[in-house]
Amino acid sequence: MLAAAVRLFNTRGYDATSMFDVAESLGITKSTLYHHVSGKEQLLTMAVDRALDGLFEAAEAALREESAATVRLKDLIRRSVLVLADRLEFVTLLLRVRGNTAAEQHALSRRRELDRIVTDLVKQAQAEGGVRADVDPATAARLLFGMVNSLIEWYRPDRGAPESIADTVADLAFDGLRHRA
Amino acid sequence: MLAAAVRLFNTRGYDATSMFDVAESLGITKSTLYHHVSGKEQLLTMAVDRALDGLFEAAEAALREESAATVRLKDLIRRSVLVLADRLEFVTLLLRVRGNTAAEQHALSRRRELDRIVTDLVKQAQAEGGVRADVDPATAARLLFGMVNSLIEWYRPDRGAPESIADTVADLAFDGLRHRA
DNA sequence: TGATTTACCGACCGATCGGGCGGTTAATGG
DNA sequence: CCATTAACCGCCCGATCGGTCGGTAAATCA
Repeated sequence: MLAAAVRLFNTRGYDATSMFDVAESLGITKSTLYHHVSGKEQLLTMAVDRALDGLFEAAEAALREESAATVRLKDLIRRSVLVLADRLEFVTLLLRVRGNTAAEQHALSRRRELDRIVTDLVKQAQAEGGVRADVDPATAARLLFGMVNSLIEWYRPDRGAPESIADTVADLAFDGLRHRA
Repeated sequence: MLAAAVRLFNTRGYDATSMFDVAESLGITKSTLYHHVSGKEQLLTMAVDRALDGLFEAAEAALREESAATVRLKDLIRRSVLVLADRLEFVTLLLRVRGNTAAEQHALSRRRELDRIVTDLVKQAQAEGGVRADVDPATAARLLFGMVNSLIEWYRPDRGAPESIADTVADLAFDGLRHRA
C-alpha cells in the first residue's frame, strides 16, 4: 500500500497525486484507504523515514569500521549507493521533499545531519592525507553525494547490479575520469 | 514577474503554489496577473526554456572548440556550472519537472538530448585516450551531471565565485578526491 | 480634447481536493 | 451461534484552485 502510494507520488508528484488516485491504484475506495492510513501526510512520513533509516544505517555501519577515514569514506559511498538502489522509490521521494510541512522539515533536518557526517569524514580523510586537501570538505561532501543521489534520476534494476554501480561510483569519486598510464 | 513566480515555485513547489500566491508576492491581484500571462503553465514553460537555452548554449560553445574531446568535455562541465550558477532558479525548476504535461514532456526530451551530447563527448574522450575506458560512457555522463546538477541543492552566491566552483567541479570530476603525492 | 488602449480589480464559476460520517458486509473468536 | 471487530463503501462537506468576465482608472495618441 505504501509502495503503491510512493510510486504514484514519484511519477505524478506528491501534490498532484490525490488520495483518490492512490485508492484507485489499489482497487479500493478513498474511504477504505482512510480506514488504513490516517492521512496523506502519514504516507509521506512513512516513506521518507524508510529512506532515512536506510541511509543512517549505512552511514553508521561505515563509521563503525576500524579502518582509515579514507577507507570508511569510500565505504560510506558504496553503502549509500546500495541503499539508494534497494530503496530507490523511497529515497526518490525523500530527495524531492521541500520542507513545507513540519514532517518535511524534520526530514530535511535529518538529511542535513547526514551531510554533517559526510563532511566530517571527508575532513578526517584529508587530515590523514588520504584525500586531497585543496577542496573545501563541505563542498566535496555535497558534490560527492550529488553524484550518488543522482542515481534516483536514472538507475533502473536492469542497468547493472547495485554492487557494480556502487564500485563504479566510489571508484570515479576517488580516482576521477582521467585515464592514467 | 517571471522571477517572482519561479522563486515561489522553487520554495513551495510548482503545484503547491497558487496563482494567488504569485500575484500576492507581486502586490497585484490574480486578475491583473492573468492580464500579463496566459496561465500558470506558461510561467513554467518560460522558466524551463530560459534554463534549457542557457545549457544548450554552453554545450554548443564547448563542442565548437577546436581542441581534444577531453578538453572539450572538461570545458562543457565548467560552462555548465557557470550556467547553473547564473540561472540557478530557472535550472532548479527545470530539474524538478516530472513530465506530467506536454510542456514538461518537451523539457524532458530536451534534457535527454543534452544527455546524449555529453555521452557522445565522453565516448570521444575515451577513444582518444584522455578518459578511462573502463566505465560505461552513459553512466559516466549521468554521474558527472548528477554532480554538476547537485549545485541547485546547495549553491548560494555567497559560497564562492561561480568560476572557482566550476574549477573545483571540473577538477574533482577528472582527478577525483584521492590525494596524490 | 476625445478615442483607444493598457493596467488593474472584485466577484464569480466549475472542478478537485483532503477528509469525515453513517452504515453494511465479512471475518473472528468465545 | 452470537457478538465484536475489521474491512469496506457511498455520500457529503468546506476549502482551494486555475481561470473568466464585466467593468473602472490611468496612460497614450490623434
